[in-house]
Amino acid sequence: MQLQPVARRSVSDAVFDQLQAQIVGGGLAAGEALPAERSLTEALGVNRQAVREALKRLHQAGLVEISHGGATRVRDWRTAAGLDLLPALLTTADGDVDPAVARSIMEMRACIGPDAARLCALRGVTPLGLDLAALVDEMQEVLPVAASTRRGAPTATHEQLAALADLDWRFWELVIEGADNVAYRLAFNSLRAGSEPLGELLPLALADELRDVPAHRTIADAVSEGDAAAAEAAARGLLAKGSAAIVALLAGVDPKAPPFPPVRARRKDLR
Amino acid sequence: MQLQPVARRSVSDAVFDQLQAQIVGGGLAAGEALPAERSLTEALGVNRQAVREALKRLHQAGLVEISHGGATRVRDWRTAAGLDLLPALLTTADGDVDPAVARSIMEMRACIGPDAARLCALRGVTPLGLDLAALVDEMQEVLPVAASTRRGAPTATHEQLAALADLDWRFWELVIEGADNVAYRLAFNSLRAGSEPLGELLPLALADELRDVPAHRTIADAVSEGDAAAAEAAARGLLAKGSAAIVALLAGVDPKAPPFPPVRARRKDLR
DNA sequence: GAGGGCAAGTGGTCTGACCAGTTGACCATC
DNA sequence: GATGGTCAACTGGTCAGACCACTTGCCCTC
Repeated sequence: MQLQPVARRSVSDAVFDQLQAQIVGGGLAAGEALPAERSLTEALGVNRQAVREALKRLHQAGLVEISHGGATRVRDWRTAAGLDLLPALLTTADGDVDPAVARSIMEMRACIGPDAARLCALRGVTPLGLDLAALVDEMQEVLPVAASTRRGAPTATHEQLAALADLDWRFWELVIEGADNVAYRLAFNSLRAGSEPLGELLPLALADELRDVPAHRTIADAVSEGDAAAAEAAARGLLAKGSAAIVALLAGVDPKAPPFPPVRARRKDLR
Repeated sequence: MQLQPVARRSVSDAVFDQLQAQIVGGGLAAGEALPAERSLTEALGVNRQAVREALKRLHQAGLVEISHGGATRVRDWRTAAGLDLLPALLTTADGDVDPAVARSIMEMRACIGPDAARLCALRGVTPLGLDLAALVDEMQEVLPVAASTRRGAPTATHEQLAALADLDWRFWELVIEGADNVAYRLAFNSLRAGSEPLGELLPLALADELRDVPAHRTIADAVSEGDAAAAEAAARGLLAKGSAAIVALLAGVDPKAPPFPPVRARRKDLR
């Protein structure tokens, strides 16, 4: 019996989601004025306080510009919104995945990861290398030994991949921690939150990368020895693997996706 | 006559700022429970709606966890907050600058910038190179020709630097646009917002980088010719210049700043 | 000791009112 | 014609008080 907690969204959250989807989806163009708060209250059938909470959040996200006495106008999220908008961009309400956004996330990951590994090797405090090694050992235990050497073969089960994905997140969290860079830290959180709506798709897509335990170990060793160049190179190679996998998946859907508006891949296409 | 619009902060904004400062500053530890909404209402002397709007925003920022019927608890922003938190981390309410955060921003900039330039050269649409070249021409006009070749000499006035900084932002905005990567786009916005509280300090600190018009031109040319490697290399060299300047500035304050809690440099020390 | 029930306290929603600022039309003045 | 003042009708901002929905923990029953 597999149960999961029922999702309970407050009214203001629902209003926020609806308006955000309208803005990000293009239903409300930049510069356009939103209906007055009292109009929204009536149109949505909710309290004005709920509307205001949602609008305040939209303002914080950089999606609208509120002016006392004047109208509330939509801003251009491409120039005003921050990285926290990623989750809203990656998937639509239907569960569709935007390939262009997925590719973007992979590219950013592949860019920052190696630099974080480099800095981690430079600055990491002593016990860090051991912690990383311990995580790699755990990854090794999840897989039979043969699996990490035979590439391409789907030797890992669904549960194994999920376990590996969890360990992988913790691995990179340690690397980021050791890099001692707050911006990377926060960007890492944003990327993780941005990938969250993918659910089980991510481990499946990154299977080759997750199963590459030796590469993880190389990074851990390089960090232990303070070898920045080796850590960076190993990380670059490892993350490139996942990026390539994603690109390959997306290519199967649409070889050259236009930037905006993006062609969307249904979830089932990624399975 | 130099006038600027008077800053008018709403009550809920003030509440938000106050609570955010408490959380980020460590006055409210992670896991700790906030006072009840009605208590805050009384303690802050404001309406409950204002408190709720602030709490909703704190929740969105990943700073608190709200549970219906239970207490509102502080989360660990280092693992929960996104990149949009940068501005709050960079400067305290007193206007002090956190050197560790400044360094982090510079490092992230120096990491993403070159990759964006690379992708821009790969994917940039045709007129982009010309737009970049036009911006570089504008930068050239701001400075006397000699200035861009003589390094280190403070030949640029305050106004010239401000103009260069503006052109530089627009330059990179075009590069990011050409890179066709939403994540970079949003991270760029976050970094710009994060640097905003620095005000005039940034152009001063990055003077050497801003005055390096030839490097900007090299990037523009590489993008025009689709030479990804050249664009990346030129961008790396250019951005490293600014990073080095910041590190040098911070070194004058504190050569080895501990990660947390950070030693702070007063604004005047950076002048 | 285990389980259920109750009460207090929490966040969530609603209503209605008033304050504060913007906008635009209109008008008097220069 | 340009300028500035006045006013009404919007807009968002704040407030008060009530009630609903949920969690928590104490207390009683078994």
